Amino acid sequence: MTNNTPVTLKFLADKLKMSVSTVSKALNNYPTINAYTRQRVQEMARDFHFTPNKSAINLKEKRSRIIGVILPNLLDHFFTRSIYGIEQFATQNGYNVIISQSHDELEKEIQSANMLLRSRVDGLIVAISKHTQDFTHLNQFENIGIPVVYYTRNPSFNLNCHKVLCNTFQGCYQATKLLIDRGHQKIAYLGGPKMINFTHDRFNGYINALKDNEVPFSSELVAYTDFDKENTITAIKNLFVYPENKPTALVAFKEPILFDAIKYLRSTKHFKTNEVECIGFGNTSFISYLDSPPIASIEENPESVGENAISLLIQLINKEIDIHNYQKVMVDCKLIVHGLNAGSV
Amino acid sequence: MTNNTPVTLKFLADKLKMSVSTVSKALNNYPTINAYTRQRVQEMARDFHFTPNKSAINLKEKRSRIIGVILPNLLDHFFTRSIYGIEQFATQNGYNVIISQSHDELEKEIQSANMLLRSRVDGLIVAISKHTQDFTHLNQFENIGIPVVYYTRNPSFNLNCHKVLCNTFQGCYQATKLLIDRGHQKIAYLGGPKMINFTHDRFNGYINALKDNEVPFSSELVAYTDFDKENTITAIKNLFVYPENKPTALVAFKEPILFDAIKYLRSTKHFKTNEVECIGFGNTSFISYLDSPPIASIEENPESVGENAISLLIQLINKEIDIHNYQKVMVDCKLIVHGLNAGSV
DNA sequence: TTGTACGCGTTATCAT
DNA sequence: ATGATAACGCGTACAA
Repeated sequence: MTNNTPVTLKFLADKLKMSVSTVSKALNNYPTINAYTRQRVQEMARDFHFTPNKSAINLKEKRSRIIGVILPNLLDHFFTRSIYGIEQFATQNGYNVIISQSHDELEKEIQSANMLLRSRVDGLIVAISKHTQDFTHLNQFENIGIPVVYYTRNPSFNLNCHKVLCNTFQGCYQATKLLIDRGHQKIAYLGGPKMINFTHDRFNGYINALKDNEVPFSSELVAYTDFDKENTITAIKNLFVYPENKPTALVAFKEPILFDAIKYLRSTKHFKTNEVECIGFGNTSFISYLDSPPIASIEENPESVGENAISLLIQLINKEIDIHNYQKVMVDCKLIVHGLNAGSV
Repeated sequence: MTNNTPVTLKFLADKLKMSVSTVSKALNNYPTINAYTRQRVQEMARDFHFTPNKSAINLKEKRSRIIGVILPNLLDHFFTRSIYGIEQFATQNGYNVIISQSHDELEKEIQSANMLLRSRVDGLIVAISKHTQDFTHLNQFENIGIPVVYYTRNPSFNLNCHKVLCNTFQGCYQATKLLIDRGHQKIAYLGGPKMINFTHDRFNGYINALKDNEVPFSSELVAYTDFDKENTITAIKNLFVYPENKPTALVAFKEPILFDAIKYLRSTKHFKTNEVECIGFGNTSFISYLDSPPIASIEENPESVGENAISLLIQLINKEIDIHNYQKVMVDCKLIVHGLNAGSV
């Protein structure tokens, strides 16, 4: 049956003919409360399914025990995996998590930020949209003392902030190095959207691996795309347009994009002779189902990135780290080499 | 610079030498407020980045404008796509969404439910965990007048509840029918976890399509698995163990499972002659990268399921539908036929 | 050991 | 047109 009168402390107090404060203290196991009274109160609370009203508590305690998370997209496994790390650690520390998607749109990101600000989250973790260059909507938080940790997407234009990032430099370096070690000299690089926070570090990893191993760099071997399939194909076409400079290997900034690239290359027979060895960022479980899989994946350890972000955030909330003592945490990638049975080149 | 005193109505009122209620009314565009006063207040509010405290408003208004969503897993694209539908519609109607994962564990589901109850969400949308048979943690909501809509996972043991479900019966029927129309007589059925809310309807769709088209049913052609790869392979082995009764087609309850099945079948040469045509639930974008793809996919329209769930929920919140007038909404599946170029069998 | 009184930030009712 | 006051549900300092 639906009971209309809400079960509040006052409601219980009336039932028990006690004061509200006694009920409150009994439920919170205050030592000064008589054991018998406490028991009676707790039984009554259970019987009536008393549930403390979080809004009232937030108002009183001036904190919500809620962590806000803004990220571009839940369809990207990187982010859903990172949430796993965030949730684990948050729950362990008595925090709940509100997730909000920006769909990589600045306007949605601003809305999400304002919503979370009104909700007075105790801290914010954010992977900025690809269009975010102005940070006023996010700076609001720090202005009123709510710590913000930027993760995954590097807010290059925002110097004074806490960051937790994948070490994509190192990941891309290792991938390129592996290809070099396997004898490749013409290694193409397929980068992401030309925003500095996407491709800069990866590209540097690529370049440095080439340099350190004395493999000549050619700008003809570099192309950029976004998450759109058509653009990927155009980019790939450009990479393979010079017969005398045809790549024998490829590093791509994200696996779904790489799959489009591979599919296209196969349609043009490049793979029929295993001509191109590929590596991308991601390590999708899906790879095991492919007939021409990448030879390796750059695992970005999203769970660990999430965990580092929330761990830092909670230290900031607890003032174990001063909010203006800006931290930068890098989480290493791990190169996962898949079955190299083909032994191609 | 970090400003320590929180910007509240009182703070603004003091600055402006006005009363709190005037400030409140000015910010909410009360018609009785003088235009000039209103302007002064709003400017001051903007200058100090006043942000209303949602906890205080919730407490006052006895509602949170938050919808809670409990679902098993964000790694499953069905659910992340359904969230898209939920978010869209929720935002349009002035609601925010809190998502909580149960990881298909009852204990986590109970924790999530309690958290959302404390947060006094205005409504709950839930896809129950595969272990949920007792509903007390969810019934709590209706007991205090908060409507609950069950979606995707059918709570068979809970008769009096609002449901929004995929019409998997129809989806599975159509898939089976397509295979029959393509000449198959030995169509295997690979079902999901043997919980009634997973496979019952699908299996009935399969059976009914066979019956309606006078294709004989054989229990040797039915096997069950869960989301574990080993179990899937065992199940598939059992289906193909009788040489005289070997399936030429397969309907599977979920695509990732189907991919494992296909991979195994290919390893045993069953696909070398295109012996088995497959269909699964899901319609993953990934299919386009497979060399031996399913011939069709049963698209469950998760966005539409999500939209129907929240649309119903908001009607319940607004009391346009009585909370005890239990609704059941079925969302049809759509059979997506992929390139049938192979023309096998 | 228990009760009284106040305040958290906001809105709404009733005076002025 | 504006202000004073009460109320939402809870926790706590202080009084009894």
